[in-house]
Amino acid sequence: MKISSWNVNSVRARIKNIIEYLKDTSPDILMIQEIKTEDKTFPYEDLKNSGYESYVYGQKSYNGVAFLSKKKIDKINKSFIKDKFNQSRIIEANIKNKSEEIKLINIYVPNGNPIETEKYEYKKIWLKSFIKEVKNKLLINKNIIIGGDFNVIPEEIDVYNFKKFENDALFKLEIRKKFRELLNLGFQDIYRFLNKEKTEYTFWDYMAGSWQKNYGMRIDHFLVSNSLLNKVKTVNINKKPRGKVKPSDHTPIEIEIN
DNA sequence: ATGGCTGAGCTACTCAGA
Repeated sequence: MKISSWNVNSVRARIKNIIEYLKDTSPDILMIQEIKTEDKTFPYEDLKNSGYESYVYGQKSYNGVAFLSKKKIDKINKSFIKDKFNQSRIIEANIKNKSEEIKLINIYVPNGNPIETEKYEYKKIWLKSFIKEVKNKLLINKNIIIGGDFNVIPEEIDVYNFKKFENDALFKLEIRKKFRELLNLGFQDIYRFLNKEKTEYTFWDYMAGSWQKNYGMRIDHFLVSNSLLNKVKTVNINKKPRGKVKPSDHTPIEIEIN
């Protein structure tokens, strides 16, 4: 079974690239983030024509997450975090891999920049709530895969120049500690688990030729619960979509599980 | 040190992104 995750930076602006990606790689499930549209304006039909059912938690202009799936998926939940901000950042589903039930959580973590603003505070509170909820979910089902745009650079190796990012909301030590706290519940950052030394990125800024210069960062991740580690066959960062015309600034991360 | 690019909503420009 192939599962991919991609921050598409607007599902409507990206629909052509998304359809090409689905044709090229044929994932069973594609988790997308930053769809930047409401449910009612989501391009369900285009994706249906490519063989995918859409499960959408949209929002006008900002945020928004969705599952695109070849097969029907169960127990869709859009109320993972309840707060006054009401941002569409998490959608979860149950999937069946052979006879095993896996909880799949698709997230778009707040960016948090600039620091010293309420945006940064929100990121910290959001992560705290998220960790607490995941802890509860593990008690019900230990098989969990969390994928998405975490807006966290886990380690120095994961960004082109870590010195530049020490006071950035993506790399500040207290944010990376939150990420480790999540891992310590019983997950592995599966890309790093299977590639101990490799430097690859999932995001390159649109500005100042970052893509051409490979000034990128690894902020899109799959966290796989320890119970599922031996089922993961491959993990791959697919750079092809980032090099296309009218690309998203992120590129997909893909996993294959037995 | 700064700005640079893109998308949404809307039609002038701001907000947000990372």
